[in-house]
Amino acid sequence: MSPQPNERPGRTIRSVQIAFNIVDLLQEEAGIGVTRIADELGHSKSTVHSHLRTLEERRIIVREGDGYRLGLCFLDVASHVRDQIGNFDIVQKEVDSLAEETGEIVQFGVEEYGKVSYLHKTQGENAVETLSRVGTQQPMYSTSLGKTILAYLPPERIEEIAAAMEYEPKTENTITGPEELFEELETIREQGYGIDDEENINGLRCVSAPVKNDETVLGAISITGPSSRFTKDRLHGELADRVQSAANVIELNTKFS
Amino acid sequence: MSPQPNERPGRTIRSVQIAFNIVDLLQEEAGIGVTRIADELGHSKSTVHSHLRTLEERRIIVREGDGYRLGLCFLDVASHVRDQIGNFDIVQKEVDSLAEETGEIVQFGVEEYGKVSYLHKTQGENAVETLSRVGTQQPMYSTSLGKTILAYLPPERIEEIAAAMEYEPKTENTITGPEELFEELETIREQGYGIDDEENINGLRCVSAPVKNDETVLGAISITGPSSRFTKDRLHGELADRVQSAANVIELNTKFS
DNA sequence: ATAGTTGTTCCCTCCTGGGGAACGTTTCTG
DNA sequence: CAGAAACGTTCCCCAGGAGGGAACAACTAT
Repeated sequence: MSPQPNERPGRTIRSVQIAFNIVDLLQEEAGIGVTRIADELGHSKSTVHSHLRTLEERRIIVREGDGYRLGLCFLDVASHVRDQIGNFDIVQKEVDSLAEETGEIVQFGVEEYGKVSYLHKTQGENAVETLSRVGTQQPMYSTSLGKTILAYLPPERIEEIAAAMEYEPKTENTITGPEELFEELETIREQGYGIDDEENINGLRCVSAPVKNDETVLGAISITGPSSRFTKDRLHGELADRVQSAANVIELNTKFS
Repeated sequence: MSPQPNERPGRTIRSVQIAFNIVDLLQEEAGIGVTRIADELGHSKSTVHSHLRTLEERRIIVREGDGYRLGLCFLDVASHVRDQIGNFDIVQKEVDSLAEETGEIVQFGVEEYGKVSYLHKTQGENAVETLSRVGTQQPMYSTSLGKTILAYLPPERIEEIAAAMEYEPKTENTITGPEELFEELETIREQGYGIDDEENINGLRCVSAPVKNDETVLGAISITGPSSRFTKDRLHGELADRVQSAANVIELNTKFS
């Protein structure tokens, strides 16, 4: 828990914190029971017990064997969340078809709390395996998705996010400071797409295009692949075109919803 | 809130309940604020306020415009949940390929709290549109997925679920009572697959096959389509074969995990 | 300008939720 | 097989935390 600068004070409710600590714990490690949870969180067994009862009654968790796991209701919540962001069906369709056409990894991401979250991901036929998966968060400065979204956010929001940013060099190409970042954002705005030249993971390059609704960015769509197949020419040419037109299709379809 | 017979007493924590009521509400209707939530749940604004603070600090909800929506962390939770159930990648791959082969709707479901929850769904090329979506719950007696899973659960669990069942006729073919249900389960066990002959939705038929791990059912996979294309012959022949072999593939791949 | 709306903050009070310990039950283990 | 260890469950107590009311501040709209 690093001290977040952007957290407002105000009162916070302890039992709710505990409840979500339990959920978090069960997310990481399913099948554990009262004692284990109590130890892990530093609470008494009785406390944990009544929390588990509450969560179980709500069907947020499920007893399985001896231990608990998170309930399937989260799948439902997740699909609602996706729909709240935008028209997820369209996004999914477009991402899938771009993945099929190109055979590579195609992702759609949005900004939240100064990070990029992947809403959808599809691995094409020849796609390299990567660890990122739906729901994961990545920094904005080291990914093409992140930089591209950032480039089109309102200036004050860019400032806000940039101010809270901690630059951690992931590779030797990673952007390491604000000046470099702002320059990059300018470039992205000029060319209409962003690239990641092995800035997040060695050997991988990406191109992304923003998906806007009127003047606000909803998110961005990207193609990722190995540098061997993703030459700079191809990145800036064919591939940039493809993500941009995919982004366009999504934009057109979300306009009327 | 109908009185659930299977809920054990034990102490339950009020503030946690409230917190999840808020989450539920935001799931149904995003973008509402303090006052609205307070009205809806019958709490004071100050109470709701501190809850929102807590949830926001945890990044479970996000302020957007004036109002809140659920955070993207739920996507992450959902993907963890899916992985906890079984090897989701395999399931997804198999469902997708079966959907592509047949062009119809293919789904994978598991049992939880006496209902079927859909873990994954893919619409093939010619698939009819249905409303069911991932995370949704359906009764077990009126769906082929439900009946098939039920058939292979341990006898005591079958009893338990059957005892709590309330038969609501969805169409004129819906199973309406335990005798009929148990007969059907026996048939399913004999033939190794289950069908739904317009029992849940008029005009739709399904076939499902169980996915087992040793002797325990993990879930079931099903194909759904319009009765016009899904003749009884095809259901019991070609289509039954296809779901069964898909189920087999999943079984073989999950054996070693 | 003003009335109505929203979100926020302050307090007070009661009751709720957390902790300790004791109790049943199951699982090791020697 | 008996004793011990570990687990989940229950009971009770009491402090402090959570919910509510009301006042305040910031907007919006008329």
